[in-house]
Amino acid sequence: MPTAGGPTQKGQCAKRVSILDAAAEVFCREGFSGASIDEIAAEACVSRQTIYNHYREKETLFMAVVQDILDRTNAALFSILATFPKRADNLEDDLTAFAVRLNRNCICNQDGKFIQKLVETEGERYPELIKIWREQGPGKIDTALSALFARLAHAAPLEIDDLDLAARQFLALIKADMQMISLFGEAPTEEQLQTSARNAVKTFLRAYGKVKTEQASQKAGALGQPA
Amino acid sequence: MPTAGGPTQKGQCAKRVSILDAAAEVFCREGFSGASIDEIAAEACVSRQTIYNHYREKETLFMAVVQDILDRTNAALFSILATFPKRADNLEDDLTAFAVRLNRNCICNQDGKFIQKLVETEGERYPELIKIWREQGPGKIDTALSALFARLAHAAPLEIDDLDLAARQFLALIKADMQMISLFGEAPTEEQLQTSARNAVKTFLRAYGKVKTEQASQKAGALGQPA
DNA sequence: GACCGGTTGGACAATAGTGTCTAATTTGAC
DNA sequence: GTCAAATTAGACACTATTGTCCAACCGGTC
Repeated sequence: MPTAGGPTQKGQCAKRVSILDAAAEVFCREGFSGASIDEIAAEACVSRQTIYNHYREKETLFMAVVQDILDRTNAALFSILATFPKRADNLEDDLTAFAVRLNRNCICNQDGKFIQKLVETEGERYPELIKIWREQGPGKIDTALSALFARLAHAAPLEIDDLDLAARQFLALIKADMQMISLFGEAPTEEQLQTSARNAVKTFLRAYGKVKTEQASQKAGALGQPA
Repeated sequence: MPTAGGPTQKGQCAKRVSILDAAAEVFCREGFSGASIDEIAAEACVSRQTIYNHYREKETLFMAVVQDILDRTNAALFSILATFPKRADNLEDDLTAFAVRLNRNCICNQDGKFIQKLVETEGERYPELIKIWREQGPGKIDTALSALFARLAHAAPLEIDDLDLAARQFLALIKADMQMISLFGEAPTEEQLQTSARNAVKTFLRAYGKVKTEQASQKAGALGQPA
């Protein structure tokens, strides 16, 4: 028996989760200054005092929310990076599926939008926010992708001079349509995710593919490519 | 004589400008809720009452700031779009120079960052913000670029199936490096602007160029492209 | 049933911000 | 110098928010 008497730890934990979720929601909607503890308490169906019991002050709560979301995002990111394609066959399909997963579970989902918004709005005032974002969050996607492309370039007909640059451009293309869509608040549909990722990967492979696809070479041939 | 007596309209105008500049600064740094009128007044070297004389309430001031910056950005955007390359010779250089201008004077400058931040943070609460952003601001770059690429594709060896997509991807590539850089608060150096734009344009042209550059065809040939 | 930690609602002081009002002051045109 | 509009500093009422304190109150565990 861990601690004798009182409500179970499961109850406490449930409260904590409830508070963190509500706080994330409100902080994201209203920003740090605009969010009030009362509003968070109401949304979490919890008394204000309970929040102050768990988190000493507003800033503590804020940091806990950020850390919580970064942990989740980090876990998702880790598992998704493990699915980066390693072989050349079906490269377009595999890369597209990878891009869809990245967008759906890391970048365009609730957590991803929250973190991005936070870094952008509160980054100036909480520099350590940017620090932990770079170390634990989506900030490290770039370098991770860079390494994965390096490995892939050995197995697949890719010609990549600057791996870091390619990784950044891959990400930029992946996110190109998404920011537009998610401005309207709603999450992108599965179909939007698919076509957007496919478009991005097609362009990326046209730019970095060593060997042209059959269609492309046919096109190029028909249009009179220099011998 | 417009109005007799009293401080000149030039004086009034100077105050207005001073207030708008300071308000933009503070709103951008603190967000709408976090910004206080007193802080803005101090930064503008103006009494609080003067602000209330010019702008009835905080929200009025906020909207005036947004409108002011959108006007400036719009003018800059208009004049830059007019410099979009029309001929095929020196396409890479011309597109690169265009991209640099776009980034330097519309997207990465103070105004551009402000508007982007604003739309992202206050867009949910002020939907009309998104509306005027789409109608008067950078939100319309996409469609404008799409039309320009359509025209360019007639004169240059570009093969663009989906013009809107190409425009979005061009912008995404253009901005790929910038967001990273401007997260740190400081404006990108001229050198960063140049290399970033050149990288983006190179990739874009590799993806959408009908005719390969000599280097590229040599490379492709040397590496055994299918006949 | 009694205990005990966590929870609740409400009262509370302290602080900060908005928007108004006023009297004194500055500014530039005449 | 005079005048009128604009500006200023400060006081002010009002509201919202943070963070604390406390008595009452659950809900398991013994």
